[in-house]
Amino acid sequence: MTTRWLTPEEQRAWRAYVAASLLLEDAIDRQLQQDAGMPHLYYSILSVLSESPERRLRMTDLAERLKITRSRLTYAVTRLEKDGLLRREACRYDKRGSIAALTDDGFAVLDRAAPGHVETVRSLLFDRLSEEQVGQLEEISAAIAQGLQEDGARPASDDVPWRRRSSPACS
Amino acid sequence: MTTRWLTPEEQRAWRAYVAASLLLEDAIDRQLQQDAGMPHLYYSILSVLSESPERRLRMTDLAERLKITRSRLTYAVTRLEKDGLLRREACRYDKRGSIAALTDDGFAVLDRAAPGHVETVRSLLFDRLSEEQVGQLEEISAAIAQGLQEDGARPASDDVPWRRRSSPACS
DNA sequence: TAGGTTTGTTTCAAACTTGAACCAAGCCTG
DNA sequence: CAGGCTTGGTTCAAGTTTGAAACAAACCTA
Repeated sequence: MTTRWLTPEEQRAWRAYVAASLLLEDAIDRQLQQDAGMPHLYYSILSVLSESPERRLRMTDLAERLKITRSRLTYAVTRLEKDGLLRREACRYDKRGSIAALTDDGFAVLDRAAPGHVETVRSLLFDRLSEEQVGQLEEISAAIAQGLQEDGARPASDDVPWRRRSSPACS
Repeated sequence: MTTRWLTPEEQRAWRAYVAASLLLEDAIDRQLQQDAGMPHLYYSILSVLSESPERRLRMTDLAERLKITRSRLTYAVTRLEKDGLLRREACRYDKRGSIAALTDDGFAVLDRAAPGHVETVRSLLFDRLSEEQVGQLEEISAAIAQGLQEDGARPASDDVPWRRRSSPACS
C-alpha cells in the first residue's frame, strides 16, 4: 500500500504538538530543577507516592502509573533514596518485591515545591487555554494514551479479571 | 498570594497529557530506532534539513526550529556526521558559523524511513482523532508554544525589524 | 582602533535514559 | 516436587542530555 502522507492540517498539528511538548517539558524541568533540585519525572515519583496509601508503592506499580520503564525507575529511585527523599522497603508478601516509601523529608520537599510547580503549570498551560480547550486536551490525550496502552497481553474482557499483582502497598 | 491549585478538570487534563506525551514520544522513538537507527530528534534534524534551501542550515537556525539547545544539537550533529548522514561546512559570511548540510546518504536514509514514520504517527495519533480534534490539537499546541517563546529579548514591534542572523543557508 | 560586549559554537563533566542481560522468587504442569 | 516459564527488580555499557565554561569571531563605542 502506498503511504498515506500527512495532510497539511495534520502536518501543522504534528509540528505544533512536537514543538509545544518539547518546550513545555523543558520549561517545567528547568523550573523544578531550580526550585526542587530534580527533574519533572523525579518530582512526579514523589508526588505519586504522596497520594498512595501509606505513601508507598511497589516499583512496578509506580513505573506503570508513570509510564516509564522499570529500569528508568530503578535509577531514579536510587537517586531519590540517596537524597533521603524515599526509602526502599522489602515486600513481605513477595520476596522479589521492592517498595518505595516516601520519607518525611521527601514529603517536605514536595510540600515546598508544589506551589511553584502548580503555578508554572498554570501559567504555561492552563492560563493559555479556555475551559473548553482544557476538556479537549484531556480527551485528545486520553485517546492517544489509550491507543498506546492496549497491552496486547491483557485478557479479553470476558476472561479472568485482571489479577492485581500486588496489594496497593503490599504491607 | 495563596496558590491557585489545579481544579479536578485541570488535574485530569494535566495527567492525561503528561502520560500521553510520554507514551507517544517513547513509541515514536522506538519505531525510529528500530527502522532508522536513530531517535526521533535525530530524524527531525535530517527532516528539517531536507526541506531547507540547498538542504543546509546554520546550527543556530536548526536549533531554533527544533526548539532544542545548541549544545544538544552539537552532540546530535556530531553523531550524524560520524554516520555520514550530514556534513559540517564552514560559513563564508561569518567565520564563527557552522552549517549542517544533508548528504545524499542522509537523504536516502530519510527517504527510506519516512513512510514507516508517517505510518506510525498516523496510527498512533491521527487515526485516533477526529478532524475536529486535529484542529484543536494544533490550536492548543500553538497557544502553549507561543507562551514559551516570547523571547523577552525580541525588540518591540515598532523597533528595528529583527535582524536575520544568517542567510538561509549562508552560502 | 582598542577594549568590551554580544553572538555562534563547541567542550566537558555530571546526570539521565535505553535496552539487553541477569538474578531471584513465584507459579505452573506433569 | 522438578523442571520450566513468568514476573519483579537490578545491573551494566552505551548513548544522550544538561548547563556551565571556554573560545573565537563579530560588533559596538568611545
